[in-house]
Amino acid sequence: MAYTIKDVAKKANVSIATVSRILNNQKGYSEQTKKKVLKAIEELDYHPNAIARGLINKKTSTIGVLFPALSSMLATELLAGIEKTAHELGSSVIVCHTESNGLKTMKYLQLLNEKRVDGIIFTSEILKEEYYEFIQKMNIPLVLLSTESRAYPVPYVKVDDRRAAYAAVQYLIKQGHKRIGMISGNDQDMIAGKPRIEGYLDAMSDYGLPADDSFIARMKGFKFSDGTEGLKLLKKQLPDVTAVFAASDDIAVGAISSAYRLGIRVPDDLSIIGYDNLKIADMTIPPLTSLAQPFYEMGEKAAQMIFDLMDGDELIESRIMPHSIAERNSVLKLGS
Amino acid sequence: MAYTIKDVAKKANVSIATVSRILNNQKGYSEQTKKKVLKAIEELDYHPNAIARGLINKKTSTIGVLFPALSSMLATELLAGIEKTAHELGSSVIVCHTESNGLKTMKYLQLLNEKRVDGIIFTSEILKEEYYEFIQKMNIPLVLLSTESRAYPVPYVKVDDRRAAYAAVQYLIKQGHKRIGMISGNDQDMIAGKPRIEGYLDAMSDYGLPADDSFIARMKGFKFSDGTEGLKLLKKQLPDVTAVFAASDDIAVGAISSAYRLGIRVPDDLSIIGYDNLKIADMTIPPLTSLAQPFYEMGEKAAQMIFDLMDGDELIESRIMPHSIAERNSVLKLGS
DNA sequence: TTGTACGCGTTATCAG
DNA sequence: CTGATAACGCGTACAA
Repeated sequence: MAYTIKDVAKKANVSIATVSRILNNQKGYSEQTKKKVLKAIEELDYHPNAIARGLINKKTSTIGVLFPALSSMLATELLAGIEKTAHELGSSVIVCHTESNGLKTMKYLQLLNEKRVDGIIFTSEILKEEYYEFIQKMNIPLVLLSTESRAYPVPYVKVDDRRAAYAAVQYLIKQGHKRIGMISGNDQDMIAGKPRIEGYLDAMSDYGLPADDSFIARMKGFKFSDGTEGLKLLKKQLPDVTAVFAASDDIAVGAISSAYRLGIRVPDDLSIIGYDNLKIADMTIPPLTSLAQPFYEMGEKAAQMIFDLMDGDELIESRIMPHSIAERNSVLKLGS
Repeated sequence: MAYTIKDVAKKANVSIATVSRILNNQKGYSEQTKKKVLKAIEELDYHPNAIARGLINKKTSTIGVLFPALSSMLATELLAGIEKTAHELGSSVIVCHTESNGLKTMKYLQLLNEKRVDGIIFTSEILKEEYYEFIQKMNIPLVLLSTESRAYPVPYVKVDDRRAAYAAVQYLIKQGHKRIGMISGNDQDMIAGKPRIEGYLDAMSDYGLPADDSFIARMKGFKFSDGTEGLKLLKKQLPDVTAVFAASDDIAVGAISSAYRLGIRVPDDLSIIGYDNLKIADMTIPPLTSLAQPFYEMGEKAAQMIFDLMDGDELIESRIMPHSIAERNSVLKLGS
């Protein structure tokens, strides 16, 4: 059995109160006794019990993070950022894999509640009413990451997808492209789907370029297979397309792969720009130009916000993170 | 403030003991009172405090997992498997990102100790003496995942790298290749480095094929850049190579990329087989044939073992997980 | 400067 | 079947 504060007290011939004081470096003891106690702690190899501490302090130094999918590069970059900041600030993070499943999500929320986590980061998904209500009752800080809520006043950290998409398309336009198509993810997705389509449309419209329904291949998801299918579809709908904006890197990579099979050279025959700038963007042939989301930093920021909220900073503002273009070689500059 | 068992007891006009019994569905109460209590619980929306429970039960239903790198597909597949099983068995998982840093690792171990986690899964790295000793003192189950220890009797879950490498090379041989090179990771790495080289050498030797130093490009790591550099090096050392065994998928992808730039066609001019079978293997051009490690299942198994150990199963045996070949299109079958 | 004693929310051991 | 009550390990008024 592990030693307790009592054992230390006994060994050092002091009361547990004194030991506690020294442990939490408060004041109220002589250097003398401090040394005595420290020595006892050392000798016993005593380590305070965070559980007992949590019970009395009503603070567990643990936060919960919910992911719809764990094994995606995106999630892990976020997680890495969260974990780093949390650890720096003395907290641990419990990961929860919801699979976008309502029941599972509620189960996790129950769990996190019983474990009395200090805060929750909810990522990459719509915050349903049920979730929100429950977390409200838990009465702990909540931050949305890589998602946002129109329905509830919850601070979030994300890029402005509409503007980011606009920027990506604008980049294509500035390279001289005019017939620009898009392979979009699920257009019912109000977070990552619709805004990116709107951004695309905004840009095309602003620059006086045509873009009707035949310019967009609306897929069901944001995966590699959506990219392979998407490109075929788009090519059928818009044979003279010279550049495509893919709503995710996975889609973009799928498109590149599909293009290769179709004998379409990238970027010579067709330019492609991705979205997310995952590690994979560096590994494709050609390396993929992509709209970069700063996932790691977003994770850091979200964790930071949780702690600010815990510290009572009443009104934390949401944070729109800056996007940028990671320029590589999948987009051809067209001569005028 | 959240309600406590006391509030429930009061509301239901029973003692906290009775409430506790019902909560933990033990016996010793009438259906009558059970209903009363359940109603009170419902009305108050009471949720037991896992911290208080942990204090008295000496069980936190939490395990800690240490990763040297979080944002790698490999780690996240492992994590996903661990998380799934842990959750099924009623536990949460705390992730720790050590960055292969001794000090950070010890700090995390301290933390996990203070948090009184029920067990620890240590992944993808050498278990140093310092770590082992500390965890020994913690006196909780420890399982090694995707690594093993020669120095200490700790159960592990991993594939047999030497045999797996052998299998990969054998596959190449069976496709008719004879001039087979290898791009290896760090040969000082006793877990993922050396055994794979040995497996390669074993296979070449068993089939009477030549394989001296010029057949191996020994790189520093297992990354994409090691693959790009590795291929160039190998091509210089062994100009007539027809197939290469890459010690990781990242290396393999780098090699493919490098080959492309060098005007070497894969698989027509050069066959490449990877190692790990990450998601990325599906996305390359051509899709990468790779030696598959069942990461997700390995994570599941490791978690399972932790719980078996917690349940007192004294001697848990290590588990060598089966590898396989994920056949895609990066290896050419040579005519006899 | 130091020690006593109570409480944090549970579970478990006794009596009744 | 039920209810006090003592732990669990620690922090902290309060007293000394």
